[in-house]
Amino acid sequence: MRIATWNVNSITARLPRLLAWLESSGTDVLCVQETKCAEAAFPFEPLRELGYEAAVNATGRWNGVAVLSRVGLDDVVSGLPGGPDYDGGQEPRAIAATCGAVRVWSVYVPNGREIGHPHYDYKLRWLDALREAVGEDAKGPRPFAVLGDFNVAPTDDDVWDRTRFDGLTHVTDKEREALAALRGAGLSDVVPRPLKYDHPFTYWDYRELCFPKNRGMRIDLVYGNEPFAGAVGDAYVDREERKGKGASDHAPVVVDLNV
DNA sequence: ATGCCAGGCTGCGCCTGA
Repeated sequence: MRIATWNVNSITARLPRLLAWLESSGTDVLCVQETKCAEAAFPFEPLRELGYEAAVNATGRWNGVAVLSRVGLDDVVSGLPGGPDYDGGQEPRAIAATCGAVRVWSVYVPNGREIGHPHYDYKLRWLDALREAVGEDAKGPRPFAVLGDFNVAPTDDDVWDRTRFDGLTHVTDKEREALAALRGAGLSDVVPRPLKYDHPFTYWDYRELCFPKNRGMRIDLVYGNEPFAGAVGDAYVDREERKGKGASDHAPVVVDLNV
């Protein structure tokens, strides 16, 4: 089974590339982030024509997540149980589904904006709620993984130049401790191989030629339990999808599972 | 060539992203 995660930066703007990529990559299950559209505007029909069902948690212009599957889509949980509010409400940043033999969460972790900003505390509380929510599945016998845009670079090697991130989010001890707590709950970081260069970056800013210069970050992660991690045959970042006109600023992370 | 930011709404500029 081929499982992937991809922050598409608007599913409506990305639709032609998304459909082409699903076909060319042969992906069975795709966790999508930043749909940036209301559920009513979600492109269910073209996806259905390709053979994919979709479970969607999206409310409009910001955020929005989905799970696309052509191998079954059951027991959907929309929203992060116990997740914190922001600006007086829940944001659409998590959705879970069982796809065949595997259960997945598609997550879009809050950005955090700046250290000390209310959004940064929200990010840490959100990650804590995620750890609470996955506890049972993480320790269970069924292959299970949280896939998505975590907005945290797990190590200094996961950013192109650590000195450029002094005082910024995504690399702080507290954010990394939140990831460590997730690992402590029974999940491990399924690190993909890069198709080029020596770091498996998944995000490159649109500005300042970041992609051609490979000034990237690894912030799109796959955290799998032991049955999941043990079934991984291959994992890679499809940087080809970051090329050209109309690309997302994130590349898909692809995992081949022997299930 | 991988090429100097992109998306969507509050819209014809502004906020967000990381």
